[in-house]
Amino acid sequence: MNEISSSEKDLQQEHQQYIVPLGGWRRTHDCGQLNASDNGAEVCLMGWVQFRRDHGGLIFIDLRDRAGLTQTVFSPEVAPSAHESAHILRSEYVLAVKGRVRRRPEGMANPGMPTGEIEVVVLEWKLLNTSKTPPFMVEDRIDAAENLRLQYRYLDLRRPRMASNIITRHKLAQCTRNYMDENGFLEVETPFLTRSTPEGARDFLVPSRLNPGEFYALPQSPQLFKQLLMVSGLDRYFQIARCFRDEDLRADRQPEFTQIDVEMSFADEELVMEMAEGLIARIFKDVMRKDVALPFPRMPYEQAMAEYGVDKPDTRFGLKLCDVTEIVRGSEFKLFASAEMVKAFKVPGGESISRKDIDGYTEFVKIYGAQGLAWIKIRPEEWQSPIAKFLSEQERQGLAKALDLQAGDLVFFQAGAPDMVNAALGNLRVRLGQDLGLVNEGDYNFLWVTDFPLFEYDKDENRDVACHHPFTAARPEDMPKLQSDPASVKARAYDMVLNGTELGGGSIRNHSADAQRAMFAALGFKPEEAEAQFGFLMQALELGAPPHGGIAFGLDRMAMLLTGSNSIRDVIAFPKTQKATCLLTDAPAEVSPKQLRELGLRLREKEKDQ
RNA sequence: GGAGUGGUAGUUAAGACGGUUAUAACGCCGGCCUGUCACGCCGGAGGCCGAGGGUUCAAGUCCCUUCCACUCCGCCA
Repeated sequence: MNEISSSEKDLQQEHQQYIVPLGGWRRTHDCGQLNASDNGAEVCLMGWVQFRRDHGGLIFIDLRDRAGLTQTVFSPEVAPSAHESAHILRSEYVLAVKGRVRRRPEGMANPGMPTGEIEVVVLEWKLLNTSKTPPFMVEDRIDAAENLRLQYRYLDLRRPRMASNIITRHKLAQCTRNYMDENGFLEVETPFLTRSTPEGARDFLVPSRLNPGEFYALPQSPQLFKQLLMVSGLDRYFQIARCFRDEDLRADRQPEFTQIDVEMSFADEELVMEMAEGLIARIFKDVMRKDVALPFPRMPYEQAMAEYGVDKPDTRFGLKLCDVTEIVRGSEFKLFASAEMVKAFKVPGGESISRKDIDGYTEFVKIYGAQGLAWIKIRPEEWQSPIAKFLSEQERQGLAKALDLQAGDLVFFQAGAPDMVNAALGNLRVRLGQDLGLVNEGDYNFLWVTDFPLFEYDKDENRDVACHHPFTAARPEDMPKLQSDPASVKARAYDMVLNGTELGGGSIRNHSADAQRAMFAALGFKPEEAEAQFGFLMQALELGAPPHGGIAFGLDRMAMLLTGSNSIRDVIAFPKTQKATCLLTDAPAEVSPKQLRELGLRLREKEKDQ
């Protein structure tokens, strides 16, 4: 091993003697833009060596930059000295070439390459830097392990796919800025160092050196500040805002993420939604060149939960859920008889789904707390099912009618607590939609989910918590029920959903201090607690707050959708691992005793100190 | 906090039934090659099988512990 690495090191080091300064050279083009119309032009390109094809005589180097690839040719006939020295070139060496664009000879064009009609005949070139052999090849088709990619993220980002993701993300942000600016929104920065608030996700805390024992929190969102900006009379605000939440990660969740954060004064739901739809349509037009039909359809939360089992329905396919609780109440099948809720959905023609697949789906729903998965195959002559023998004729007729059953259908059932039933069937429905190819990949089904409840019950805390956040206004007609019947109170909130993914959500806020106080009371805050935590907000609301509301979009998730990525990490330049570490910089890391002392912090004694 | 998948040359994977010297492809190094474009041909180097412990005459393979990455549940107003 020493031999190879030392000889490789020697080779690369030996080549370093050929490195020269730019010496005033400037690029005339990038590596993705030349075509047949540039034939004959003298150009200067700079980039990285993608492939070297050394024919002994001719040498072909594909030069790469973020824009693409251009084939360069080193020819002993055209430029003998340039050709002679080109033998040292290796993958990922950085070079500058000056040369002449020419059409490739007849039959030599590469139609698979945007620049495939031409090549650049090198007249003169400079080695700008060498490179060790990279730990993985800089190509889209290389499937390197994610930890390697993260450790060498700068190499990963050289891959065309990743570079294109970052470019798309930039376009998304830029297009947002243009649209917001055209519509009178001001981009305002809000603090990263702010105060911890009790509701919501876990905060990242920052110790204060000047105030020992006290902590800032990084913002989970700029919510309070943007409301204060409305009280300021700045009227329309937006920010492409970094947000922080110290919760566990997922494929679509990072501890720091970016929101397109928007707030508008003198606005009601309709105005905010109209503006938001305009933004999304603009983004799809500019970034995807796709027209989006406006306005988006709307669906009340209750309908979403009833028919799809989730609050972000994917409406690209059917398989809607059906509540059959009453039909099977008192059934001989004990699991159904006494269940709080029984729901079902049918898979048309699903009779051909194998027992093995059904077993797989049974395992799948157990993730969501289901004990099992009941099913029935509707055959012309009989109902084939482990539970068929328990079903009375009346129950069968009831089910057949409610689900409109035909021969060849397959029905899945789930019985139990509503949360579990909806989660299990709602997610199974999505899974089947994928497995059965019911999703047309070109479809973009936008949807507003509206009429959310204002509260949801938190079992652990044994109290109501805000469904959206505690500054969301209740529907005016529900205000009297805040104390008496909180479960029935609807929020002036709305979520934008695309193909089963929540793109964003928002609400109209309480702009009257009294309404906000009533909200805090309903959430179980004592007046003095509310005052201590949010006194500054209530005071602001008492000093001429206009009616206002807003919305926030997940920019990372949107970038994911626009680029067809499976993970949010693929649209973030430097993401964290699932344990929230950075493999590139090795953050987080221990700090010196001096730093801790200055912050007035002492770490718990480690037990391994022996 | 919990469930699952994976970790073997630089990379991606095969080997899993315990038994000679651990395979392959790509990459890397050397040689040949004037129309390639994932160039081609010939030759070569490269391994503590994630780490630690155990069982055994013998462990990449079996057992235990642990670390790392990923997916999911909980959590994420």
